[in-house]
Amino acid sequence: MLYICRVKNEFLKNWETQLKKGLLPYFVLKALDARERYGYELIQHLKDDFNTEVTESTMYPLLTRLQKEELLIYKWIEQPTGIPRKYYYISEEGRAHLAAMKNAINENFIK
Amino acid sequence: MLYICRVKNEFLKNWETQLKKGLLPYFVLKALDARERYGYELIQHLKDDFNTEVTESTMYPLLTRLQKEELLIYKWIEQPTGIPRKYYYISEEGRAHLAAMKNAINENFIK
DNA sequence: ATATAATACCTCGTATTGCATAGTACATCC
DNA sequence: GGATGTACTATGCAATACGAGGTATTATAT
Repeated sequence: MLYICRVKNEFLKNWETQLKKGLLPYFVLKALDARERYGYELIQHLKDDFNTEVTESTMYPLLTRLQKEELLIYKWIEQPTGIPRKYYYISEEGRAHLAAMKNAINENFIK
Repeated sequence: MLYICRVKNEFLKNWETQLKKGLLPYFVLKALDARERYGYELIQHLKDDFNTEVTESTMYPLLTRLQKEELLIYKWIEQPTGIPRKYYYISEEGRAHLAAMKNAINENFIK
């Protein structure tokens, strides 16, 4: 995640982990604000578009947490082939939270 | 911290706490890159200039951690009155880390 | 004079959460 | 049979913000 340099020392590696704890919920809400996605897809998306590598044991509990907080809604979508996908959508409350989070982040980074 | 809105629910409150885990070391290094400061002063500084409220039980262990990582150096400075102040200075390694952190953050927020 | 606030340093325990690891289950494709 | 896609769970560790508490000095208000 967060390409800092090829060789990362322990401190920077740990720092990135800690930073993720705050950024992941934001990234997920932001990604789902653009369009609905399923868990497995989100993992790929964060990797490709946010430079952020997340394991399944991080993503699935996170999605469940956000859904329990009512920031996300999910719907099982049957596929013509393969296992059904659990698509997540952002809720109105989720959008409000995302806006609040965006503000908080801008407050701290733009200036 | 991070003025989001007057009334914060549990989720946002908790999210801010998690976000701090990544941002605080960055803020501290950034603040000390500008000039030396002592712990108590840093708490005020983060509040005034970073919109970030931190308690003493967060700041003091953080400074100790950064100092043990050799990103900071400290010097006790006697005062004409009152308790001596423990002034912290950023080290060369600290400056390098700050640059790396800055890069990582820009990677994720500018795009 | 005395209380209290502010300044200045600190420690300990708890809760949160990413993540490593290790599973389960099923489908598809080569 | 093995790789990839898709969903999930459980356990335990590591890191850290924070509440609560402590100590000491000085300034201010009652």
